[in-house]
Amino acid sequence: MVYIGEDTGMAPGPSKQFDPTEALEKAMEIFWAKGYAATGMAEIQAAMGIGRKSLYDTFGSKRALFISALRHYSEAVVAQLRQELGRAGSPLGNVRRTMGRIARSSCEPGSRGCLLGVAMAQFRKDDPEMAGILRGHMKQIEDVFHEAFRRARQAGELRDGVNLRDLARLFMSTQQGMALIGRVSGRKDVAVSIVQAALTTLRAA
Amino acid sequence: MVYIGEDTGMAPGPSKQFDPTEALEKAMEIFWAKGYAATGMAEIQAAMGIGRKSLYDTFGSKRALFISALRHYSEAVVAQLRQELGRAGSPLGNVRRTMGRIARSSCEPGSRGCLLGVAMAQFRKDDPEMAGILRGHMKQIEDVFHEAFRRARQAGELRDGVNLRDLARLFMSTQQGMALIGRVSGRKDVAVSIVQAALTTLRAA
DNA sequence: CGCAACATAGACCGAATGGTCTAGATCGGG
DNA sequence: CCCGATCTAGACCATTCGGTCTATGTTGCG
Repeated sequence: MVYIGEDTGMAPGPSKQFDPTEALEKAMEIFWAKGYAATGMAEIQAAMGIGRKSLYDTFGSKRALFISALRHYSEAVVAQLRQELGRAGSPLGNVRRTMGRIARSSCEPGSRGCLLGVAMAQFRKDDPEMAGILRGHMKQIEDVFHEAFRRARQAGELRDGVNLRDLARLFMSTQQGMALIGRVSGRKDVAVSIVQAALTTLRAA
Repeated sequence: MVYIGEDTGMAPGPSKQFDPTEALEKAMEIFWAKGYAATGMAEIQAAMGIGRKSLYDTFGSKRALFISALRHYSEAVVAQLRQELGRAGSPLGNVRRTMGRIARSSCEPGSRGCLLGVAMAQFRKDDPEMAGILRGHMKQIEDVFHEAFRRARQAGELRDGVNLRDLARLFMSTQQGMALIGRVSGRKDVAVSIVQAALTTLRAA
């Protein structure tokens, strides 16, 4: 067993003998592929390679672990999106490139879609805590798109009449739809079609 | 073993003492709300109000029951979509009205989204049978939209340059995305935004 | 009637669930 | 060097899972 002493900056107590972040990512990947209810803690424990007690001491419960995985996932996705959409050059060019990347990855053979979408399909408003968490994550994605469109307008790439909030929400929804479809379909032409059509909302500068 | 929905071609025979279609719809509603793995057969049995043996004799297994529910759902959705989009008058008007209806229903308090989307989030390509079934259902929805856009072009409501297949796929994806988001968000403005932006792809201009 | 097919309630099964707990090895710091 | 904390391995718990089966009641028809 390899002990990775990751310095989290805080570490008031003795450092753990395994890396909680690595363990969380293992859990995230399984939830991502199979969903919440279909995933067993035994399977997660095996993938983490740690003891049962350590698992529960560190993450609390299955539900708490899932919520942690969700946040970890969301942070990574939002960070990547922000980075891609924030590059120098044409803001709309960034949007086009990012949507192309999402379309491409959505229909890869082992594609698992988007964990947020997977989660939305297993919880509902009648679970207010989970619904709130998911709404928050979706809003972040929407906001990153919105920021990109704001820059696009400033750069003169979008007409004044275009509603930037509407656009951001369409692209957020489209990303979710594509990711979902990609879980069961590897057809690249479908994903390309969707992006192609969505991008026509950006023409007529 | 004869599952409901199979036409054996034989005489009706002794009628069952419960309505298999009603029972199937009960199961469908629970799967729809909670997903596949999170739903227990005991719960389904209770909702159906029939005996355990009748349940298994009629539907075979949990998985077979889910597939039957999926087909039943898809047939209903496709039929409604075809009816709405096939009305007399402006084809694009029909599309706009239908998308508005979907947006409205997607953010109702008890909204469960779309069962096909819920299913896509719990199965993947590594389950080829289920993936194939879901791809087939999605294709039907896409085709109904495509047919509507074909009529719209014939009516001169769409330019010749517009790719009708791309449009159909975007609308199919948008419907999935909205339904998914509506499970956890009741915000009408978000749904309206998404539809509003998607509809701008139809500007004749 | 009497038979066959259908229905029901519910006992029962092995396996798996999420979660707890003990035992013992291993570690770092005072 | 020993204490306390943390680790792993795995026994253990009550519950639930999907699915089968028995026993019994009901129904329609020849």
